[in-house]
Amino acid sequence: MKRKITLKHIARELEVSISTVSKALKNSEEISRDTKEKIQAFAKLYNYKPNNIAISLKNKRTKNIGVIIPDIVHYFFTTVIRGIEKYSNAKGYNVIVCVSDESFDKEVINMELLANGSIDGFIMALSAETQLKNDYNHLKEVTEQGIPLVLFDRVTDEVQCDKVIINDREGAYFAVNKLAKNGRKHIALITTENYFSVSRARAAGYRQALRDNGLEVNENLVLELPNMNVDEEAVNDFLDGQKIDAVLCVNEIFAVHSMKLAKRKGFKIPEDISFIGFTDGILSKYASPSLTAVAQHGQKMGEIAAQMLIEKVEADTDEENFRTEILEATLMERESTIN
Amino acid sequence: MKRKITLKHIARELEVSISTVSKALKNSEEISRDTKEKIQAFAKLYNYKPNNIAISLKNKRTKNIGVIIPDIVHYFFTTVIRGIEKYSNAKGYNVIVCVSDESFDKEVINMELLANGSIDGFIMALSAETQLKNDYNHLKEVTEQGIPLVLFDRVTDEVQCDKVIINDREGAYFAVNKLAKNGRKHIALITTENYFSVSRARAAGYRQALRDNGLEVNENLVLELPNMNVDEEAVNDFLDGQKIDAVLCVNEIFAVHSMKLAKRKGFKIPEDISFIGFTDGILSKYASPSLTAVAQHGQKMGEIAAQMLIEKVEADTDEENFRTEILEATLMERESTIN
DNA sequence: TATTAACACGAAAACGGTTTCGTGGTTTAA
DNA sequence: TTAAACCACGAAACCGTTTTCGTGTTAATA
Repeated sequence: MKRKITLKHIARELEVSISTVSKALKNSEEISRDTKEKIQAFAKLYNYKPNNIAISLKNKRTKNIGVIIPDIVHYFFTTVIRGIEKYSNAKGYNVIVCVSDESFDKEVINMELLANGSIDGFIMALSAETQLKNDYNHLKEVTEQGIPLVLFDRVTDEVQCDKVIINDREGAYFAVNKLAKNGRKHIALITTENYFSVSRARAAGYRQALRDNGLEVNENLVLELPNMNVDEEAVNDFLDGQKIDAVLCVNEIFAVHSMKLAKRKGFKIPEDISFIGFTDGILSKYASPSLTAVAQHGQKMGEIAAQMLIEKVEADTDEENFRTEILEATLMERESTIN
Repeated sequence: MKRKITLKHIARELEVSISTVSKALKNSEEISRDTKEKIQAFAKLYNYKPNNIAISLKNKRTKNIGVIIPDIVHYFFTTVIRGIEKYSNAKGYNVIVCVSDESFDKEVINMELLANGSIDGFIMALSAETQLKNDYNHLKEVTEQGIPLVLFDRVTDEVQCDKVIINDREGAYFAVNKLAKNGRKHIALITTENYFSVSRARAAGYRQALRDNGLEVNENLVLELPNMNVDEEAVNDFLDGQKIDAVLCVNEIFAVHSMKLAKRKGFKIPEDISFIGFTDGILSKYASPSLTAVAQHGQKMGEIAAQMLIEKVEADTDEENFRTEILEATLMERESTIN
């Protein structure tokens, strides 16, 4: 087993000082050509690579970015991570991923752990429980320590920091608008409980579009599904309970799942009933019929988040100018709506 | 902005030495009750937390695990990460995720970067290109340096290390066996190019099951789709080219996609043609008809990989006893086959 | 009373780098 | 010939911990 070689080893072997080795490897002008060549050759031969930890300690910079997301088995979040990875790696940063599992406590623990020197900054989406509790002290503490933070998708006004979101309101608005233009009169919304910032925004867009198209806002046409999973009975009752000829869902699982239930009831899609989901992901693409969806541009979002973060990390100023980047939601039309 | 406090700050403030502070915070017997209480109270008040980087440098242990996967936007890999995260966090480890993007070079770069002190061990699945090139020197270098390595799913015999895989051969065998027992005579296989270890194993299981059921192995019934994406024309031609009444696919995208093409051609599923995929993921569950699939137990795999790795990381011995854990593949039956 | 043990703490080295400053020896200019 | 300038390198501090090994003071023992 060949252990990793250090400056000290090289110095001892070549009978020079550690400082000389360090400078030689950085091609410092201070060191003579002969000595540099000798040292560089030796280092190359023994495949010397500086120890990241030591450099981090010295520089007080780790070149690591901490990412905390509610769930990793979720298409949208993985596309965001891909974007973060892509941009960060190009800038020489590594990504430490932590999963809060929608739990407030895990979010806090993970943040505190990483905040003690492991990372240069955070990118995160709030857990469900955090949004429900509306407690953001862990975020505030981190920003007060001067650690840059970028929030994406699931954000809050309570914390002053950079943010990246899509225009959820507008996305929902476009979707409902399209359904209305197709002549749909009974447009339903299947959503989560309303403590999610994104769900509230989407519901607002939904209502606005109805009004702007002269359709009445009927609260019976809104179904709230608790804790992110589809209660089949509730959806069945919902579909039976009234005339519905179009459904907007706040995520693709809700959409694909309820579309399937509708099919099972004998509805023809899109003729009898149209469906639109959020998160233009893999499910939307491969569903049958394939699902029209509001694209959330996760990868783009990740890239922008990473860019904003690294900018702050590498800035020498401490001025507090925070911005919120709003990406345009776009509609990806497929078979589940009439085009 | 309140900067993070260090031992030195506490020491200066309380007019004791750094060593005393360090010991007091560890509740050392060496320090008097009075002094300890004073120091601990002060530390608590100012929310002192030791700097991870400094501890890592001292201990030569980072409590970080490096995970390198080919792609993060892929259900199976995310479930593995979830498993790794779960086990690792419980043991106090963080997970650094790097994506090789199926590229040999990126895999090498990521490994080298992390190997310089950033992590205590690696968990990885080989990139497509690495398997194609059959070049594993970067892995060997890492293990020679004494850094523990666990390979999962996409493994190789060329490297001596711990491994976790599922019984791909048997999974395919079970699947084809079931199709044969259902009376299918013309069972096709849609697979990737054969440099993937998993694809080879699955193809072997497929052939064995055919033979054991008295069916002839017909190479015309095997379709190789290059570079992981579905060429619709190729699949259409394949389905038209001969009588096929069942298809085994080596992943769920192939399965769901070709099932959709078959449906479009007017095939009734599962009556006219049955489908079975690998990777019992979200697509399989929500497809219509829902897809019978060979479950790969990604989360379990991740947990085991993490367990094996941490065991090696925390072992003080350097003895080289490597094992390969083989998980049983199980068949998840759904609507795309007759049960 | 002299010796020893126990106690409570500090100095310093170590982890592996970077960087500032100092210095001995040579070269150049006066 | 002497002073100044320059070259090439080393010593040491520093980043924030942990840990070993003293050491001065007090208490217990002979």
